[in-house]
Amino acid sequence: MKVETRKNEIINVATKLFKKKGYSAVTMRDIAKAMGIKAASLYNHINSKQDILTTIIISLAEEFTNEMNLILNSDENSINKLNKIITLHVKISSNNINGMASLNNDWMHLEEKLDYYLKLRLKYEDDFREIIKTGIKNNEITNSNPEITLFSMLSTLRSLYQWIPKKEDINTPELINNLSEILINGVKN
Amino acid sequence: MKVETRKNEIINVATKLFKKKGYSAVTMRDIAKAMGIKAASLYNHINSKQDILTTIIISLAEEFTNEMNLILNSDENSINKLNKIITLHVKISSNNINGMASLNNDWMHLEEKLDYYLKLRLKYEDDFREIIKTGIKNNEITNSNPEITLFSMLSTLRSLYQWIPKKEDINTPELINNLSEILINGVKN
DNA sequence: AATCTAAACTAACACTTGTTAGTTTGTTAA
DNA sequence: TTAACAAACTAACAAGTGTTAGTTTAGATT
Repeated sequence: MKVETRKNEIINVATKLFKKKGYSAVTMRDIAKAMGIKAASLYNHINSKQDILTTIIISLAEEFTNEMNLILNSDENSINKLNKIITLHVKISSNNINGMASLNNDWMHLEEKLDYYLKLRLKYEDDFREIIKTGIKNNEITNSNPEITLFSMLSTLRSLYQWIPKKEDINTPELINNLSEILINGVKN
Repeated sequence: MKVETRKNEIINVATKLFKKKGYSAVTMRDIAKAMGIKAASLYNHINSKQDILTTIIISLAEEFTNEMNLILNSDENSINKLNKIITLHVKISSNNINGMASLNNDWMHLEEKLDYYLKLRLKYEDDFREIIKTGIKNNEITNSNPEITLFSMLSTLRSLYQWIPKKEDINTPELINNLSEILINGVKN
């Protein structure tokens, strides 16, 4: 299913460059040079620069949305749901290190699809918040400000793409365990 | 001491635009328009676009560096040092919401000062890591992977600038307390 | 009245930007 | 052999880029 078409190659190269310098600082000539071709040749395969960004971001956003729905409908307590969310972020981030950078840093450069993206993100945060609130109600989760709990977890999970590539010595299950330990149980002995 | 010179006005306006769209996507004509003047007029006050970015980022990075030195040399246990770091981030982020966006997202567009910035950041992370390791040695801090503990705390603290402006109903001391509670003690009841 | 100065202006520069049009090349299918 | 196609090319475009040079304006200082 994951055929390496020329179009996919271009998107992958672009994604890597977007991570390094950000969408606005990357030119079509940069992408072409990294492919070993001329800028005009890119347009045999892609429609526009904006289209590349949209493809990268929307596919990731929809993946998060779909998985969050599964977690919401799963028959687990709140702590286990949080652990599933941690796993979800580690998995998607590991498999899309470069794309996650665009999702986090360049979503504001979306044009036609900006509203759709914002809708998905808002829904994701609402679902996450509801899990925390339910956990507090059920005495599973500390009764601090749920907004700050949400923010703290989400900040860490959204930054994973920056750290995973630097720590190649740590494997996925270990990362999930450690993250779960720290986010859920805290730092103090 | 904080005189509102024309130069400072320009830097403030630029900082706000940089937060919204990123350094590369903001043009000198954007900044000029927001000031109600022509782009060429900006150059009566500033040397270059690059100079604006450098001013924003380096002053913040040096502020973090200086405060970290005070914390390192303070006579406190490790948990209290972590709390001081949390306070530091909340304070600087609150007072420089827009600048913190550039520090986090546009540091790679620094030119001459890039190496200097990277040196400061590396030192900051090393100092932070040492505090965590000492805390583990003294049995104050959970013996998980210190790299993940560092990453988790730093991710949350570096994202503060995104959340503080949305939560105007929460005051600084309350934010510090809640953050400290969640980061140090975790989420679980 | 003459001078200085801060801060704006117009006009232009050399270069870069995303993108289009039309063409060429080499490989595969009929 | 011929036709079709994927994928590259050259050339060019209109608009936008950061920045410089030189000038004008108006208020403050001598």
